[in-house]
Parts: sequence; structure tokens; C-alpha cells
Amino acid sequence: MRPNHHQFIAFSYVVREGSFSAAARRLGVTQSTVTQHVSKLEELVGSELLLRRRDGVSLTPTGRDFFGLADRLVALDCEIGERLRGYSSLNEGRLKVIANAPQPALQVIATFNDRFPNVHIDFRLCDWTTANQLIRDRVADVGLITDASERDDWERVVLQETRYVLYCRSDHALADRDIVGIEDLMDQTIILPEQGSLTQQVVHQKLAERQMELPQLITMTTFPVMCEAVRQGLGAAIFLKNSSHIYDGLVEIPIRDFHQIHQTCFVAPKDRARLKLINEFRAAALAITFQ
Amino acid sequence: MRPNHHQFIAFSYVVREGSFSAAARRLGVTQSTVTQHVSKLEELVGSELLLRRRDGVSLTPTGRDFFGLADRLVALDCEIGERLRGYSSLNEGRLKVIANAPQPALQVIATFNDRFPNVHIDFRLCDWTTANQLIRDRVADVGLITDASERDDWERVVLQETRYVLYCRSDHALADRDIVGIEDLMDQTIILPEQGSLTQQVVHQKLAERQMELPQLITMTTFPVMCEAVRQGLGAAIFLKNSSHIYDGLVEIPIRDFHQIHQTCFVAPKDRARLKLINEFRAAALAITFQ
DNA sequence: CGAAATTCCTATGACGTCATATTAGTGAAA
DNA sequence: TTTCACTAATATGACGTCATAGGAATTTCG
Repeated sequence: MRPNHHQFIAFSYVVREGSFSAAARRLGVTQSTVTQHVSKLEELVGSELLLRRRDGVSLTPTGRDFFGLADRLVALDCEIGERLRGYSSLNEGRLKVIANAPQPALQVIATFNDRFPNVHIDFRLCDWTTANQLIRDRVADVGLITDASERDDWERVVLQETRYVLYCRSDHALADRDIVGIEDLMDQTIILPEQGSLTQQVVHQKLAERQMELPQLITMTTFPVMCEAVRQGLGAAIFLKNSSHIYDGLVEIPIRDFHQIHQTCFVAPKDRARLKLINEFRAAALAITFQ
Repeated sequence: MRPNHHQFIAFSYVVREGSFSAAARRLGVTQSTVTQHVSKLEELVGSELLLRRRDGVSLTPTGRDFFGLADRLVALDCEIGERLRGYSSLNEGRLKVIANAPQPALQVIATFNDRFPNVHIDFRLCDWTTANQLIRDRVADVGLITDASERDDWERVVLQETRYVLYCRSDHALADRDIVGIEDLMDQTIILPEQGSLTQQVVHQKLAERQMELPQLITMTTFPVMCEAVRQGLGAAIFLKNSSHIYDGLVEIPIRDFHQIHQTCFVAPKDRARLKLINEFRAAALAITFQ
């Protein structure tokens, strides 16, 4: 026998949702159905595709191999569905959005949501490395990623250019400076985003070039937390201009050695890029950043 | 209800084979099955997809729209099938090949057939315009086309470079020349390929640039016929070097004004390009032309 | 010449087979 | 207990086949 849609679609949803039950809910069928489909697919392939663990499922190597195909099938299926409904309503749907910085992602989401209030948006903020990976693995639909990797099977559109700056409170020692250099940071407490972030990579590279080290370094998970920390007077933070909403009372100062320009990109797997929902999201992103 | 792959696959096969019965034979099901699937699809779409005529079927505008999707689904389906079978046997299959010149197509087909004798090859020679169109419309799987158009959804690989030359019999008035110019051709009978061919386009453009006209012009459908005509002493023919097997006793002479280089390309729709059969054909093409 | 037969298509209805999804029930882990 | 994955039994419906009908060219033959 040959595998059919149902099996691949069930498999794909399980991978993306991370569990059989969640996939079943999303698909609007019982969990039993999903189990049967995935089992059948595994039987046809002749090996396990998923590792079932208490905390969710993960892909086996074979599973990873098949997931690419399965997801392309799902994308095509959605596209066919859209065409059948005559491109009519976008009154339903889900979109998994991933970003490595709150801005401009949240702004884009706001615009998009304004236009399509009934589309459920699933936003996740994570570090640069993970963000790239989630798109590559097709777990997320679209990404807004700084300096996203380039790949043949990705659609990648540059949205805006930005560079690293120092953020501090207006009563900070460096607050009155027009520009600062790395050497000015040595005796300051510096806050950086978590491991895996592009910021960490860039900063560490710069420091390595100059054979310097920041003695007072704090890393934090997300940008809003960093902002809050700066506001509390914990220190000064380095991150991309425009990557988070900046509270009043904070100042941003260019850093002499971080003149390199970085690009915020819209990315999506090419097979998915034809989908109406994703097209609209891209349109919203372009509308925001080029206004 | 939602349409499923059976319906799309049936539809796609009907389009490519040009009839319900032929599609049924190819699919290994009864004609009744194919009819039912296509009807169901039409019912779901809400309009006719095919115009049934005595001499075959043709696409309605809506049908054309859906055929793109249907064919991508078929390609994906094949790819999944290949993956499941572990890329094992290529002992069956069909490949529609289109070209605007016998060479190097026939040579490539010979190589390919040597390696995969059980793959049925369906070769069609046609003019440049039609060849491009057949690939664009996904009626053919692969093409070997001179200066094929570039498109986002095509895979396009340059195989070899060539240029226009004059072919004539060794007793022809120009046979002893090392090189000829357009002016030398004015008082000769010149044979060109049919309307729509790249040769016609190029030659007419050159003539228009110089505001000249060839007084004694004959056009013929295919390259082998042109060769035969030259051999019979009908006149001299202009066509791409290496585009047909040249009989002994014919000489080829460069033309001064036709120095522009043309590229013979391998082309295939990108969705199909991942298929094993098509990969192997491309490999055969590259093996021939870069040996 | 022209009507009937032939041939090549596609369409339809009835029917058996198999696949799909549901409900219900089991066991395991948190 | 609750959550989750798997399994068994079952109803529904889809798929494919056969037999058959109808339409439109082509051929046959009086």
C-alpha cells in the first residue's frame, strides 16, 4: 500500500505541535486517529519516526528525513485549500512566528492582527541560533531574524538595517556621551542577551579581536528583561537599535567599534512562502519597515 | 469534503496524456475511475476543468490554474514514493523529454537509456517557442533547449555552448570558404528551421538590423529534414553547430555576423527537479556534454 | 449517396472491498 | 486523578471494477 495525505499530515502536525493529542485537537480529529496514522506511516516506512517521551515527542533521524516531505505536502495541501475557497476569507488559520528580538516583530504582528483579527498568531521569542533552526526545521512558519542565514530553500527578504548601540539610564556614567568605545565599557556592568544570541556572538568576536574581556558581564534571556534591568540601574545593555521598545528615561549611545550594519530579515521556507497567510504577513512586515 | 490526491493525480494524468482512457491505462486503473475522480474534483472546485473533445481534452482557464497545483502534488507524491522505496530501483518509469534540436538530446537519451533501459522515454522534437511552453506548462518533464528562458520555478543548467554555422554540400559555391558573411548568402538558397524556432528569430533579427532580406528562403520543420535537403543539393542551411548529426560530405562554415554564443540548457520544473529520474537524466546530460 | 454498423471516446449506476474516524477501554507516567 | 499514547470493535464512506449507456467520427454496404 502507499501512504496517503492523512498519514503525512498527521505526522507533520504531531511534529509541529509536539504531541499526538495537541495535533489531534489542531486537526479536529480524535487522538486515536492521529496515533493510527502515524503508526501506519511508520509501518510503511519500516522504522520509527518519532520518539515518544513523557515531555513530548522528538524526531528520529528517519523521521527528520520524512518530515521535510510531509511538511511540503501539508503546505501544498493548504495552498490547494486556499485556492478552492477562492482565496476568499482569511478568517481562520494559525501562524507560528519566531523572532530573535521583540521589535520589529511585535509591531508587524500588531499590523497583521489588525488586518486579520481571526488568525491565531503563535509568537515565540528565542535566541538567534534557535530561531534559524526552527525555520530550517519547519517548526515555525515565518521568522523575523537579524542577519538570518541564507539558504536555497528559504525565502529571505531584508526588512530594515540596524546596528548595535548601548542602552543606559539617563543618570548612568556614560549617559552624556555622544559615542562610546569598547574601552569605556570595561569598568561598567554590561548586560547582554543569552547564549546563542547574535549579540553575544558579535560582541565576543569583537572582544577577541582586541584581546579584551568585559569583567562585569551579565546575561539575560529576553530583551524586555534587559530593558527592565537597565531601568532598574543594574548597568548598561548592548543590543540592536530598534530591537525592543525603549522606555522613557533610557538613552541610546552608538558604540564606536560596532559600526557594522545588521539586517532584519523576513524568512520562511519556500514551499510555505506561497501561502496566502504568509504572503500577507510578509506584506505587513514590509509595510511596517518601509513606511 | 476536501479533494484528495487521487483526484488531483487523475486530473494531472489526464492533462498530460491528453485523454481519460490513456490516463487510466497509465495509472493502471479503469477509465471509469479516472472519470469519477475528475468529476468529483470538478464538483468540488465548482466548475469544469477540462473541455472534452473527440480529439482529446484541453484545459479550461480554471483547469489551467489547478493543473499547476495538481502537478506539484504528483511530483511530491513521486518523490515520497521514491524515498519509501529507498531510491532502489529505477526499473520502471516514464520521462517526457522535449528538445528544439536533435543533438545533444538524442545522445543524452542514448546514454540515459543505456543506464536505465527500462525507463520509457517519450521524446518530442519541436520548435523553440513550443519547447519552452511545454516545460512551462509542465506537459513535459525535462527539456534540452537552446537559450531556454530563465524562470524562478525552473531548474536551468547550461550544458554546452554553440553558435550558428552554415552547412552545405562540399560541391556548393561557398564550400571552400573559411568564413562567410551575410552578404555571401544573398544569392544563395538558404534553408531555415520552421516558424517559432530560435534560428528564425535570430536570423530575422540580424537581417532586420542590416535592413537586408534573404531572397531565396526555404523553411523546413525538422533538422534531419534540413540535413537531407542540403545533402540533396537544395541549398545551404543555417543552424546551430552540433544540433544535428551531420552526414559525411557536408561542410560547416562559420558565419561572420553570427558570432554570438548560444547555450544549450537542461531545464525542468523545480518541483520535478528533485525526482530521481530527472536527476539521473541531468547527470547523463552533464556527462555527455562535459566529457 | 445515405443509413447502419463500427470504433473510440466519456459518463453513470450498482456493488464489493478496503480505509478512515469514532467510541470505548487499557496501561503507564506525572 | 489526570493526561497521554495505544488498541479493539464498529460504522461510514471512499475507491475501484464491471457492465452499460450515450455521443461523435469513421467505415461499410445496400
